[in-house]
Amino acid sequence: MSEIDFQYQGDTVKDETDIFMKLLKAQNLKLTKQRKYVLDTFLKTEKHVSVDDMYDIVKKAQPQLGYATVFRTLKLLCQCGLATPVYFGDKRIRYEHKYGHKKHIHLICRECGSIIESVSADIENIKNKMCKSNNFIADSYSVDIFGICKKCMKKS
Amino acid sequence: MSEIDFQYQGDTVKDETDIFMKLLKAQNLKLTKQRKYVLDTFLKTEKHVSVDDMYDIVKKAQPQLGYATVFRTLKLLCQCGLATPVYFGDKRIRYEHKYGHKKHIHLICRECGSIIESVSADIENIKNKMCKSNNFIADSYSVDIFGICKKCMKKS
DNA sequence: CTGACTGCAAACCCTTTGCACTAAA
DNA sequence: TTTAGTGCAAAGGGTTTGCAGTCAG
Repeated sequence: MSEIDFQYQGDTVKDETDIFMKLLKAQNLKLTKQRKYVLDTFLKTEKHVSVDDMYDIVKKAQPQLGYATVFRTLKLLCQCGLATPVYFGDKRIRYEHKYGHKKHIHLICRECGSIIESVSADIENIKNKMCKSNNFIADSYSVDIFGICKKCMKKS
Repeated sequence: MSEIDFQYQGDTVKDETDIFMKLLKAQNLKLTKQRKYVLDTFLKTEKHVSVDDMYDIVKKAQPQLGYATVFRTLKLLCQCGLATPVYFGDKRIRYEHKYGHKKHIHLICRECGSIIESVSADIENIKNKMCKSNNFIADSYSVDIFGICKKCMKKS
């Protein structure tokens, strides 16, 4: 967890649950066992999970829970700002935690697939500079570095 | 074209054709009309094209040329370093020119879909810094900024 | 001639959706 | 009860591949 910056340490999970409940209420949706389970599983999983990943994890404890429900719940998590989709060029959408996480870049290991998150103040400056010089207004940005992580380096 | 840095101005197309021919020879492949046509079209197209994009362009002049051939030829272009795939999170692989192009970042307009390429010396430094502090060896990296371009800003 | 290439259509793989049944509120 | 949710299975949408006929070398 060292790479990940929690801005809130204490009631994070409670906060996040509240946020999710608020979304449900706002859209006249119901809090079902399945949604709660996917939410809880997501909150416990500090990774960049694809729908398949989540489905596999969830299925172990809740074999009856369907793929589509996982898919739809992850969309809801994005809607309320708890999760956000990320793309690493392998045609698979992954979801990462957004709430309470600082903007970060990704270092993606092509050997083991692990993803390191790293925070840098400089990046924001460069982004702003780039936008200014190109007359561009940014909504979001991503910085991804692909290569080999420390562990895999030692192995080879 | 102001955003794009050609390192070679004169014989670029010839160079690129040679590179392609070299690849074919090295792998015992044949230079067919179709491959030549896709290559030439790619060289003329200063854009981030998906297979569909290329197919549409090519089809206008060569209606009999198939989708699979475009697909396979673009792969070949990547193999010999003339093209490289880029991903902008819309589930579609695009191919951009690699040969003679400096490393750049992308500013992607969510209104008109246009992509500005911009070069920055700072980025490379930050990348190196990030890698060093995380004990990571980079093969490649991407910096993509999503937002609204100058033109679309004026419109709204 | 011979081995590689093409174009078609089908297979893949992940994402998304329609629908009849089920369950929150 | 009412209205939304679930799980299944099928549809989408892009990428990739198998194959029989075709062509470059």
